[in-house]
Amino acid sequence: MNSIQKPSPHPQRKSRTSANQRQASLINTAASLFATNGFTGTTTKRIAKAAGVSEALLFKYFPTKQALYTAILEEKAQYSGLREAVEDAAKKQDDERLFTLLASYRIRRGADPTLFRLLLFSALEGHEMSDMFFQRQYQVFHDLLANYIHRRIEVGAFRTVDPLLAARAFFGIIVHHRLLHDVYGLPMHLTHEDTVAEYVSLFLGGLVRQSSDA
Amino acid sequence: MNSIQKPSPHPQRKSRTSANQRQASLINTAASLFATNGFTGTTTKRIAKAAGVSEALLFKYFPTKQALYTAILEEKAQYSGLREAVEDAAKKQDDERLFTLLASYRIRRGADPTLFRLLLFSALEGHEMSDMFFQRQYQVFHDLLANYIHRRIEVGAFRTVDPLLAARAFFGIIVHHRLLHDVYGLPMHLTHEDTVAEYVSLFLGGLVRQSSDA
DNA sequence: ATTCATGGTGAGTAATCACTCACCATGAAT
DNA sequence: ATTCATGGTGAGTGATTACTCACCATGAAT
Repeated sequence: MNSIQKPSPHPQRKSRTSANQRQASLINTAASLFATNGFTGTTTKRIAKAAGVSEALLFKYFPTKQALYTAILEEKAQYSGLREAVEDAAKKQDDERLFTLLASYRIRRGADPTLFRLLLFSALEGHEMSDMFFQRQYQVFHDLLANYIHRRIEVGAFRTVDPLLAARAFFGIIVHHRLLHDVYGLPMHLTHEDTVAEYVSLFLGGLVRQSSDA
Repeated sequence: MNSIQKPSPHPQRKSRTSANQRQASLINTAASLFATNGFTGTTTKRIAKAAGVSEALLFKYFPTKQALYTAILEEKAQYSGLREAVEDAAKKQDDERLFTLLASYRIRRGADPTLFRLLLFSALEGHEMSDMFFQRQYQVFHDLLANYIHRRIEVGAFRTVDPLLAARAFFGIIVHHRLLHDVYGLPMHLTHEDTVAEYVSLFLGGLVRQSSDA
C-alpha cells in the first residue's frame, strides 16, 4: 500500500511564496481593510482570509495586529519627490505653479484612495504612529507653504494675512475635497485638473470682484 | 430571626432615576465614548460603567448597541437656528455677515467638540445614519451657500467661479480647522473671532495683492 | 538520499464581545 | 398593608477576539 502516493492534504501546485512577497501582500491587503473598517473594525481573521493565508502565518510575519498596522503606516508615510518640486517653485516665486503642485499632489487621477482614510482613522483612533504619519504627509508641506506665504508678504506680493492660517486655509480646501470624495463618496463634476485650477484661482484671487474704479 | 431586617444587598439611599433621565445620561456618556473611540472601539460594558449602571440596564433602554448609536446621531443631528440667520443675511446680500455666520457657527467658544468626531467616525465606519447626519449638519448649509454664490455672481458682485466648488472651498477651510483642533489637538494661536475674521477675509479677498496700477 | 531552514497550517487557548434572563427594589396608588 | 408597574442588577449565554503551538511541506544544499 505504501506504493500508492498518499495525496497531500494541501494539493497546492504553486511553489511557496518568499517571505518578502508574503509580507508585502499582507501589508497591501491589510491596508485596504484597515482603511475601510479602521483598526478595531478589522479582524486578523479577515485579513488572513483576504490575503489567502492562515491566521497563524500572519502572526509569523507580524507578532501582533498592532505591529502590522504600524508597518502599514510606516510604509504609507514615505512621501515622494513632491518636496523638491515645491521648493523649486518656491525659489522661482512661481505662485501658481507652487499652489497647483501642492493641490494636484492630492487631487489627481490615481491618487491612493486608502491613504486619506488611513490617515483619518489612525488619528481618530489615536494610534501611536498617527503623529508621525501626519508629520510626514502633512506638516512638512504645511510649514513649507506657511514660510513661503510669509516671504511673499514681506516682498509685497501677498496681502498682509496670517501666514499660518492662510496655509491652513489652502490645505483645508484640498483636504476637504478628499474628505468629500474618499469618505462621503461624492462624485466629481469637473476633471481633476479643472478642479485644482479652480481651487488655486479662488485661493489666490478671492471671491469678490475687484472694482477697477477705485 | 425574621424580626431582624435583612440589609439590602444594594443599600443605595438615592431615589431611582426616571427613564428619561437615565436615557439622556446614557446618550451623553455613550456619545463621548463613541466620539473618542468610534463604534467598534467602544464596548457596551465601558458605556454602562461610565454611566454608573449595569450593562443589563443599558439594554433595557436600547435594544442593541446600534440602536443607542443611532439615537445619539439623531439627537446630535438637530441643528439650531443657524439656517434662519444665514437666510436673513443672504436676503440682505451681506457677504461678510453671511460668511462670518457660517464660519463662527463651527469656530466658536463652546462648540461641541464631540460632534465633529462623531460625524467623522460615523462616515468612516459607514454607519447607516451617517448620511442623515451629514445632510443635516452639512449639506443644508453647503447648498445654501452654493446658491448664494451663484446669485452673487449673476449680480456681478462675485467673480465668475464655479459656485459648488467655491462653497466647498469655504467649508473646507472651516472643516479643516475643526479637524486640526478636534482630532489632531493643535492649539489655536488666535482668538475664535480673529480666526474667523481672517478666514473670511482670505476667502473673500484672496491672497494676491491687487495692483492698483491696471 | 538526506538534511534542515523556512513556508505554511489546523486546532486550539483565554479573554472579551453583545446580549439575555431570572430576579430584586422602590414607591405611588389602591 | 398590599399591589404592581417600573427601575435596577448578578450571573450567565454563545460567538468572536487576538494570539499560540505542535506539526506538516517544500526545495535547495550537502
